[in-house]
Amino acid sequence: MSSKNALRLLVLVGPTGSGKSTLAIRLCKELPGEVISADSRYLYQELNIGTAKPNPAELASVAHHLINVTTLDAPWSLGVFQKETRRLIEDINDRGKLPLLVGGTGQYIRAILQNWEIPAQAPLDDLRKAIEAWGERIGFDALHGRLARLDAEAAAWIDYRNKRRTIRALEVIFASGKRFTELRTKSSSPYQTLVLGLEWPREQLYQRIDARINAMLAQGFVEEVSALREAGRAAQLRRMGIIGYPEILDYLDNKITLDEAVTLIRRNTRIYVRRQANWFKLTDPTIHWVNAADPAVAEHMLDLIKSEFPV
RNA sequence: GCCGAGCUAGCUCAGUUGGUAGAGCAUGCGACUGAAAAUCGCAGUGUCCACAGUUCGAUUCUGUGGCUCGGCA
Repeated sequence: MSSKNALRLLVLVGPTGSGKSTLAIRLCKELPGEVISADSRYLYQELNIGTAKPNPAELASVAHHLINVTTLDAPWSLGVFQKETRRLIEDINDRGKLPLLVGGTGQYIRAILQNWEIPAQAPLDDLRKAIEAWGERIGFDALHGRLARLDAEAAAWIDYRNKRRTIRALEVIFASGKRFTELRTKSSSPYQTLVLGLEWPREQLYQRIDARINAMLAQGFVEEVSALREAGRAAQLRRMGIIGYPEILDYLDNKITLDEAVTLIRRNTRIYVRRQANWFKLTDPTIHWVNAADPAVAEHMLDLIKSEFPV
């Protein structure tokens, strides 16, 4: 907790399918507050049903930020998100409302809460490709060895088998002329924060997710992917690895059946849930976990918010 | 009833020329500083169907029984 006149920031975390979006709208109506989405897939106008993005009526019911703000042709990334979110937190506070940062993208939320300063090097596609080609030539463990010589600290915590992160570290070093590790810091949050978590037993969450996938299909998920495929977006969707879209594309390409696609989507979503849990742990003392199955979950959260942020 | 195949991890199966076993999936855990729904790593679990025989030793060989799946009646 920061000083009394620090900017206020309310955060709502929880795994995919936990009901964050709906709850966020409810909370914002009462506070009043405005939603800042921390979901790396809600950013894109083209993605709707398959990402479980709130529908237009829900989005119109309270102010939402950072949803549908870009297209697949102009992808955002952590740096852009962080810059925009910091600006929004200030702006919403200035207007006398409470910003509610909500989403499942752990890295984005952590970057705000821990006040990360990230290497200010935007992605350079050509350089990335060149480094990757180099790695294919000399072997990726040799590439990692190069990183170790240039920045031993970075090499120590990037697994040698993790090509993508090895390439990113080298990209920053080559483009900036500085070590990757000297360009990154973290510190305590500049905001007065309250972090709420929506907690489900794993088994129940899996059941909710299975039901949600069925609902997506009923809402026309296959048609959404089919339209994107017609528009020539298939390769892009596969490259981004957005759960559900590659599986449905495989179905549309007659590589697998719809049942097989659904099974794969369930599996991949569960794996994602487990990875998400690494960012938001039940043992994290800074997160106030609330039982999501409790019918009064919103009231409990409002009580916590009122005691943290008295009017 | 007869013939054949099978019974090993939660599931599908591999394997042990006889020295008590292993992959994938599932499950759990972890890393993460401009692709993050990405990318990458780690881990556990077994009366090897039952009983008897042979053997120093049987999940493995033999016999009997049980169950499952085919085929033939």
